[in-house]
Amino acid sequence: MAGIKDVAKKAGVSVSTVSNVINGRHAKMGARTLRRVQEAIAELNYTPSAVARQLKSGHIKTLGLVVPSVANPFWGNVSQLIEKAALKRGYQVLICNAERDPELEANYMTSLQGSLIRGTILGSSPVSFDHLREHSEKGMHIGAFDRASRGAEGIVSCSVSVDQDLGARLATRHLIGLGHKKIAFISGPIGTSSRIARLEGVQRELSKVGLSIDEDLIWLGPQAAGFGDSQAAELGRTAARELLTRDDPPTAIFAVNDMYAIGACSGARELGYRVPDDLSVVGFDDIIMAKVMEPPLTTVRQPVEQMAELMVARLIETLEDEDGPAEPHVILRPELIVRSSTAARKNSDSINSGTEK
Amino acid sequence: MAGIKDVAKKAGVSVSTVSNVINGRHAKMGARTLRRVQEAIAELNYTPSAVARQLKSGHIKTLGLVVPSVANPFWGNVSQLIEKAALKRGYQVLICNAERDPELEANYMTSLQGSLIRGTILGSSPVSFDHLREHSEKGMHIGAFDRASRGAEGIVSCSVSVDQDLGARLATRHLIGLGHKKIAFISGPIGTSSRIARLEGVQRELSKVGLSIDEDLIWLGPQAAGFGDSQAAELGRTAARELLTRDDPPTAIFAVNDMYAIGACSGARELGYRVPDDLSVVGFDDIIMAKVMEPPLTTVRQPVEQMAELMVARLIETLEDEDGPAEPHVILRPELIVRSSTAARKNSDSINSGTEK
DNA sequence: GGTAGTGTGTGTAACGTATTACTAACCAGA
DNA sequence: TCTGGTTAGTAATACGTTACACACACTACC
Repeated sequence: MAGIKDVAKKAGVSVSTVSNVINGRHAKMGARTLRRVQEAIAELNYTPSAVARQLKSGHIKTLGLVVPSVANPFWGNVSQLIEKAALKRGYQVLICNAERDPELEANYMTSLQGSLIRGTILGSSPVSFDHLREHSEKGMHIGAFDRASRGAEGIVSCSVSVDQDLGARLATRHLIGLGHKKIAFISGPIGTSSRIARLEGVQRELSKVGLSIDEDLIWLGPQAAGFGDSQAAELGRTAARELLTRDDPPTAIFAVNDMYAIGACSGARELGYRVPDDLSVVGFDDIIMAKVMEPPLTTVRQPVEQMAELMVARLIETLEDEDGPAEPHVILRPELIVRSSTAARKNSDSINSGTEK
Repeated sequence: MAGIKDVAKKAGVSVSTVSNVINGRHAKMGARTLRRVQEAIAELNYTPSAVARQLKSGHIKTLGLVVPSVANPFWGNVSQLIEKAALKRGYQVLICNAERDPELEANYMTSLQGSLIRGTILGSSPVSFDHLREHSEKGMHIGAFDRASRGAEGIVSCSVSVDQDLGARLATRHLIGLGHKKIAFISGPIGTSSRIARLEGVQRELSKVGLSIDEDLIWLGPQAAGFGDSQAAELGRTAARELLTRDDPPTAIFAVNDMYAIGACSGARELGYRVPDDLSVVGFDDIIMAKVMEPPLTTVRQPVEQMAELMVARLIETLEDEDGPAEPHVILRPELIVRSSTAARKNSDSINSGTEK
């Protein structure tokens, strides 16, 4: 690979001159010199080394992005939106799949920090941020996506999230309004702040009308860790099968996200249940698939485009501005999108005796 | 940030000694010295600068990965599998969303090359690789994923792909066997090698039984570029609506990938068509969603785990071994997965007069 | 003729690490 | 005492770039 010195030698000038050309500082440069340098660059097929530049300048216009898994369409979509928003501001994005594993997360963070990256968006949101305190103290600015900052003060610089609690309450209220009383909540291991908030929202809304959620109806999957988001649909299917083969099955399921909801629909159908006639299902996120599946899914929409924009803007502000963003923590309103996977509860007797096997 | 020099000073040794400790060369080192260095590292919270290392060593254990879009579940899944395979071999992966745009692709490649990356897996597969010739000549090794090497000799170092033609033929044969004669092919802009191969496969198989595909039944979407993979489902839906409202609609649709197929099912349902009773739909890829949707999708499975493994292994071999992999180009067999989105053709009269509006 | 100003470039010290060649100390054997 | 070999650690250099101070040749002006 040709370096700046080779170019300088070929053009018969000093390296500084070449550097000036590369960086567009040729205002007061002889036309002949400029041309000779440009020719040498073209001839040698020279590309400046980004690495050397970084080493010299001490920082780099790149943001880290840690997500549970791009194999999950929600996070795949978010990743793309974040990348687009960052690119627009001259930043690149480094995507890391952390599989909701705190150790992997910390490893990635170390590696990002070694690359001189000073800002990272954290899409996965474990309850505790303790494993990231060290990095935060070393100067890594962390932006939390999809989780409020509560519980991570001093570690998280900014955050953008939907009001998880409100979202869950909207969904629950909708189901209650349709006459459902036995509402199940399904999720994978509940180790993230957003999931906890969603569950609490359900409980809060139910208790407002004098109902409460039976412990049995909170399905959290195999407690064993290591379940990435690729299995979400599969877990949702299992959840539905387990819940619906019980003696007194729920008439509605609120899933922690759309992938679980899709899986739940599938599991229910396998048992002969029709959605929404025999079982109502509500998801969360409103991924593209939700609109297109059969039946179209009732779900809680997160305004992801807007969230991605805000997140990137906030994080870049904390990096570039002396005193950071004026309002570092923003919480947006989710929106309930009613489609066809929910319906009024049928007479429960007919379900119990009719459809069940 | 503490540097190696700070550590050396604190421990009272030279920088080289610290370097030796970091890189595990402390076999013949005094126990006391070793301990002092380790303590200093811990106390200063020192992390070696990856950038400086790269600059010094001249290369880096990172692979580039250029995909059309991680928002497409197929590519999201592939990205994750490739990352896992690379990590296992001590390599990291840099994911880039190129949106099937040759210019963006070339830009990313330049940026990767500036980062000293010497190997990139190309998931998007435009027909022509000319825009990458320059990078290949500068020493970037390119591995083509999901497309054969034909037409890219001298630019692509290795490739892993499914036999696209065979996959399309399996799907077509299946539909023919069910009595379908009017089979539509739907896809976005047909600017990639894999898509062309799939279309050709359909045509070849049809002509084997004396049928041929009507030009009108090849639906390629709006020719305008810029359609990323996030719109795939939406395009599939539009395709179905357009095809099925014609005078003499097809009885089966073969979609270029599962997202289009899912969209097509949705579009068909909106018009009152039942899948598979009134319309058979076949996809390609076998993404997770295919099994779980309603009806479960008949599709052509790509063995993505195996492909990711092979791709990473091949590319690393070309980087590390003098003479590269023994067999750089591998083509795997796809498999037809028959589920419930395909069925025998009904009497065509009943369709024409009965269901259509 | 001296000073200042302007237009063009050059020389060199960093950035944080890895590597090479080197030194100093010690020991064993003749 | 000398040679040779091992061990433990050091000093110096290079990696490719950028930023800053400086050099040189003109012109202009008092």
